Amino acid sequence: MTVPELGIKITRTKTPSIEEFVVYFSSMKPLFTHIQQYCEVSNSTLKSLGAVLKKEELPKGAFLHTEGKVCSYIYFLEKGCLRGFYNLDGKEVTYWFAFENNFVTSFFSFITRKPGVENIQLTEDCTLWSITYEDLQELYAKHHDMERLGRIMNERYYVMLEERFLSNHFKEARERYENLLTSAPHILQRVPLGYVASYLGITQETLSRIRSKA
Amino acid sequence: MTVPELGIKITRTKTPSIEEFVVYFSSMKPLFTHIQQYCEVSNSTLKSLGAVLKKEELPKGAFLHTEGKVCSYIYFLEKGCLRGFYNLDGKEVTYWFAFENNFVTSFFSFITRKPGVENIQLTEDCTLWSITYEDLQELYAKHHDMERLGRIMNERYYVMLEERFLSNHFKEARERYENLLTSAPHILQRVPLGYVASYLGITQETLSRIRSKA
DNA sequence: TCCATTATTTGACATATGTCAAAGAGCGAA
DNA sequence: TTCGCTCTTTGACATATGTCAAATAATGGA
Repeated sequence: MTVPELGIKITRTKTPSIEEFVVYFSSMKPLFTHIQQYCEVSNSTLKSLGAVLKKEELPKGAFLHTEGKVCSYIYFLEKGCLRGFYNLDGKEVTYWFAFENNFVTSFFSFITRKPGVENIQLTEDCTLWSITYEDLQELYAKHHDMERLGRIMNERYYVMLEERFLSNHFKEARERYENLLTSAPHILQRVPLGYVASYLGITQETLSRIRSKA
Repeated sequence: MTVPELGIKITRTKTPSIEEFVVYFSSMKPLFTHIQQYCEVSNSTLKSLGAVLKKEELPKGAFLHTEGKVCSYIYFLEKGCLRGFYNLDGKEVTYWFAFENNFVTSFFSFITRKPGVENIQLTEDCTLWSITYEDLQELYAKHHDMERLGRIMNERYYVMLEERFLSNHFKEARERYENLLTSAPHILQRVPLGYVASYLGITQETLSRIRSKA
């Protein structure tokens, strides 16, 4: 048996492989594949996960979360691009972006179960997979390997945030921009310069001047 | 039976309580008590944890970790105070402190298993509990509730880092200092001002001027 | 195509913070 | 106490970055 859409040939065995499971959850393949890079997750856990995932296709400009609310969803971003920002003195301050294969939520609010100041808005049309806070807690409780995945993803995201913290804290604007150019040039091609400026912690005018004197 | 040191009265039952376990691991009580605030951990897990914990009492000035090495330990700081710093252009840049009841490690190195640029140095005499990376992984693998504890602690520390990131990124030096004064005044009483300045991302001179114009 | 809107650049100037040097304060050891 | 060290403050000046305003460039819809 072959699944044309995926180009996967299926052979029935007692313990179904990850490839076989994607027959049932074929559209979740990008997510499942991504997960398995970090931690081995059993088929039964993937099955439970697949049962509570909800696919969402939203247009550019839509909001995943707005300030003042408790965030009850975490998302896997399969396709597209979005930003987290908050309002400061009437200005929108963008402080992170997410692209393909990123997990996305208003982290503070999702973890602490309190309302925050963050907004999450799509900067491109997106394909997302959502899971509720409650469903995630249930998966954590039922499946040790899901808990492990959560632990490992939290570690990864912590390390990334720490690197960014150090960069912003102790390097000059020009250096931060040049680091971004080499480490994540795709950001500059996909989002307006004004967003990138506040991501780098500087004004749009300063970023413009840095670019012109490059 | 009563343990005078702890003031705990013991009654033998089939399933020993946390109070009974502290008879065997009495000196680990601060750590166990702290842990239970975040997540319920079974006695059998605490027992496994206690079996691999090692108590360390080190003097002010000692190093827990130095740059260029892979960090293989995570510590629970029961008493004392220490700092994380790295060398930048011949200057020491302190970027975090830890006090009583904090978990401490060179996070980047501990997680990624790569050498980093971080140094960890005691700024007071300290009482610590150490556990190796390998022992921790084993505990994670054997005990779902230990994995859960790891997942939850990672979440907490992520949220704290995010708050600090936002504060440093988008607020002025004076405001950051004033926030520190209200949220963590103990820092200023326990570490030299020069350390606090680099923690706030400013020079010692600037911090001194902020204080004089308060 | 042209227009309206948004995104980006440029200019003039203000200000926060850094740098370097030196003076003053605090504090422990002999 | 006095000495020698470290910690903290102060001064003079340099520089990075912000602010506000305006000009220019890019973009998408009618």
